Amino acid sequence: MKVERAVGVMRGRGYKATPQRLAVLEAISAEQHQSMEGIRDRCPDVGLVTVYRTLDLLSELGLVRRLDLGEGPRYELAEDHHHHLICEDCGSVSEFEQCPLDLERLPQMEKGFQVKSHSVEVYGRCASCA
Amino acid sequence: MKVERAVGVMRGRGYKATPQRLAVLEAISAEQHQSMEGIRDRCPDVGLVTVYRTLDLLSELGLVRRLDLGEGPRYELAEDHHHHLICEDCGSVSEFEQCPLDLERLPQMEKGFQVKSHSVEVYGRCASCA
DNA sequence: ACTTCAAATGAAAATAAATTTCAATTAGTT
DNA sequence: AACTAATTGAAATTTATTTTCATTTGAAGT
Repeated sequence: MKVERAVGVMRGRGYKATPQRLAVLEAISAEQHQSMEGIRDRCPDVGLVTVYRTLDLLSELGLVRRLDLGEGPRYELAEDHHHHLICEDCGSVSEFEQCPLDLERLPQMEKGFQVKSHSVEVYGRCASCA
Repeated sequence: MKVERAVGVMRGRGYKATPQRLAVLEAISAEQHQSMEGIRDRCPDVGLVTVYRTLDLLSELGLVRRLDLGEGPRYELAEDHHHHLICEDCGSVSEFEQCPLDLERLPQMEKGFQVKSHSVEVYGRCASCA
């Protein structure tokens, strides 16, 4: 289970595995790319400030990814590598696994830039809006 | 010149080509992916509210693109198609022209999703930070 | 040029989002 | 069980963005 692993990562790095932190992690686990609001709804007993701080911590630890898709930040578990499909009409977000990047073209495109990660967003109209 | 074209687009859509709007457009033209602060510095006589409204308008008209790369919104002229290289250390942003997407893999990846545009961001460490 | 009027501007106020402060609490040692 | 540095959360603060509304203005028509 991911929570066990998270506890290990936290303790290993000298952070306490508090119930609030685990609650936030559980909340994020419930659904990908949630907004602050969604997360808070799923752990209403955790104070606002603690949610903010926990999201920062979990991001630092690499357990959670912060997304900037417009309309404010969203968060998701950093498990698999995937990308996002965003409907410009209704704002819904979905994922797709197949990475459409041609990695061959990445490394040499800028001199001296050390690539660590990448993101791809595809914008358009989802099936229900079309 | 791009300002002429912008005036045409605005008038053609029933909007007035005011000096404030042109000042904001000039400000954006000075440098790609600027933050709100950078834009305001380049057109200090335009009121804050007008800058916000103008950015919205120019985005709607397709003359300007709003970017969400973290650390708040940035804006750039929507001229050429390009992507961004973001340094996670110093936060600097640069562009690269060559699109690393394998477009073949895009269309069929989700049933019923009508693709309109896409963005690619590459994160890592820039030459000066490494 | 002059008039007209809907569109646009901007100062002030309101709202929203995120951060800081700090006293009280608690997880994980010893 | 006691200790202590880390953590929490309520309140206050800061920062970002939007709304309101009285005044101004671009540009269309004379």
